Amino acid sequence: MRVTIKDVAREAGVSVSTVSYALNKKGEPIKDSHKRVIDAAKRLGYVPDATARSLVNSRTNSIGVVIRKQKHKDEYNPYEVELIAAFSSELAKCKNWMNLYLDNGDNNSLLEQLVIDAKVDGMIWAGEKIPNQIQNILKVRSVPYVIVLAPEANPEVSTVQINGEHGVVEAIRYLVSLGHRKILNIAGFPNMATKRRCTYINTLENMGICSHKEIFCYYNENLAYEEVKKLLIQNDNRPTAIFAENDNMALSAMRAAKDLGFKVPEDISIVGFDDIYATQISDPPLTTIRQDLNEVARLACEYLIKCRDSKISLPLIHEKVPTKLIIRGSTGKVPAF
Amino acid sequence: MRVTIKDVAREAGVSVSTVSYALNKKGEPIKDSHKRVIDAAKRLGYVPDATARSLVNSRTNSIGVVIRKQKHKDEYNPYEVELIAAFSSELAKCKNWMNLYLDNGDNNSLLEQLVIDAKVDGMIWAGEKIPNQIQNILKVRSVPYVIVLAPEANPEVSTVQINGEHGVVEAIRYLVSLGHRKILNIAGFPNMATKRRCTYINTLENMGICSHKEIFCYYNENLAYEEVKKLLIQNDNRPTAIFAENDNMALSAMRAAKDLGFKVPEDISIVGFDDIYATQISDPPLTTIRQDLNEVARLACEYLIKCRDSKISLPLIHEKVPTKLIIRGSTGKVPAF
DNA sequence: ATGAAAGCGCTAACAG
DNA sequence: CTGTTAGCGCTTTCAT
Repeated sequence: MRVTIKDVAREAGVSVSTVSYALNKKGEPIKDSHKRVIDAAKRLGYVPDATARSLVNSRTNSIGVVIRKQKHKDEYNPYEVELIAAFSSELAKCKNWMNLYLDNGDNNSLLEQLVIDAKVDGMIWAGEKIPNQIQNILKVRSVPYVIVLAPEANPEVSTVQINGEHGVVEAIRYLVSLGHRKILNIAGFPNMATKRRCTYINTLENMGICSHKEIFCYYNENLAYEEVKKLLIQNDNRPTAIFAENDNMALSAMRAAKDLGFKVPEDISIVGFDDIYATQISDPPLTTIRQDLNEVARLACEYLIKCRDSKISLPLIHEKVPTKLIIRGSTGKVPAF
Repeated sequence: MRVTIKDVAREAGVSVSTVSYALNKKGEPIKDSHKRVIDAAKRLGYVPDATARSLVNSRTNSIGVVIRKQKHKDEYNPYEVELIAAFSSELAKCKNWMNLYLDNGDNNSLLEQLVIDAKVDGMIWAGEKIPNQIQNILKVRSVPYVIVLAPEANPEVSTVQINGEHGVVEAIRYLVSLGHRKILNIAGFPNMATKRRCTYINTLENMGICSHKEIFCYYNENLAYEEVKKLLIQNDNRPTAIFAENDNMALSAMRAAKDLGFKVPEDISIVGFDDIYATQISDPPLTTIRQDLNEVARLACEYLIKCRDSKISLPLIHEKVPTKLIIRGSTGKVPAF
């Protein structure tokens, strides 16, 4: 039989309210009776029932997190752990549990059941579009929620997004600050990454640099290796820096450069994008740009906690988290001619 | 104000118990009153309160999962997501939430608070040793728990483990079945991996094969590349197959072989261990061996759910999950001489 | 089948 | 400071 607050009260010879009072006040147990309560609780091995507490307080100290990833797309996402870890640690900081569900979008009725059954004070939705039905449930229950890392914006709900273009600007600014003027961009797709590409071109032009060059490598490492090699073999107008749209292509570029006898960063600087683990152990470690997922998690959690703690309903938030430059060994001053 | 079962009762002109009855019976709403209840519930946007339900049913439909990873050790673990995903999907199958906490072992009192505050029907502990204090809380609350992937065995609590040696045996058996007799083992450390090494040697000897050879590459890719290259250059007694203790070394071996003009798998077969993502996109894709984390999750969850559903307390379990051979393109029949 | 009522374990008025 | 008591929202006897 489980030990309840009643048992403790009987054991300590006081009423239940005294027990509740004594156990919840963290002040010194000055009162003799309080000491008795604490003793009794320890003796009986009393552990309060979190569910009963939640019912009366109408707060659960947990936040729901559902991460929806499209099936087969982005099968291998090095960020998922990072994102999950960020939420977990952010929530634990204020003693909250994370109720996590990894959703692949193929069973909305299961998802709905789960959301109905969720004992949470707030909800975070990461990734693909959140179904309206789910939003309705959240609304009638007045569970505050925020959408995170969504592919498209939505002004009617709270969001925390990554400012994608910011990273491109950051990389270029950094390279230019090192004196580089001939910067090669290894892009992904010619059609898809329009925004990034525009940012790349605009940034360079805004800085008065026109000798930019782009190649498209479709996020394919081998292709990047070959293309960069081809490009570096030509002796005229060789770039002094390379900025790739992901780390894998950047690492291929580095390998290509090294295989041709170039030294990194003495002869050529290289910047990646993503900050995958391999960048830390490459030789030299790759300078790269990353999404600050910890910041994303922090903002989302902070908002939800605030919503819970304030009685009034808070205004929506629309945060844009800038990317972060991680300077390592693959970048240096432009070589003197 | 939130809509409760009372509101629905009033709206439908019945008592609360009728509402509860009508809403929980999934049978046909033959009775007119039931139909009225369902209508009223929909009209009012009624969503039952999961906490209140939990309190009276004393079941929460959620399972706690805490994954403890030692700080700085194994900083990059490609399995973490996989493990988390396995738990999430396994639990969702039976409509349970996962309450997840990623613990780095540096704040046991926070952990304790969380466990006290956990509204769960069972608990899974993955990784490093579970503190006694935590076990005590679980016990007095009679929350069933199982330890998963622990470094050491523990006969007094339920466990689900990976059978490590099994993978070694599996790899060798497979290579031998393809006709290979000269199998090189790329081991990690000479001292640490005693168990695996013994298994390797014993397995070969048990099969009557004595021409085994081992090199130690300390899980270092570059070293593996150089060592394998050195070894393959010698023309006499060259191995026809290589078995590496992790995928990274296996991939290095493959690169070394290819760089020397060998064809994989025509001239030489290669098997890895771990099934990291890179094995799928290498050329050829790497045959490898992996832990079956889905099975681990399945067994642990199944047990806990069973514990909850059966009133009597179940006997402990001690499962050993065999590894799984993933046959891809890097292995083939031994070349004819 | 339905309603009245008890109670899950806890907190927080309220009165003393 | 302490005890009494009324709920939190729901399920579930137990009569009717």
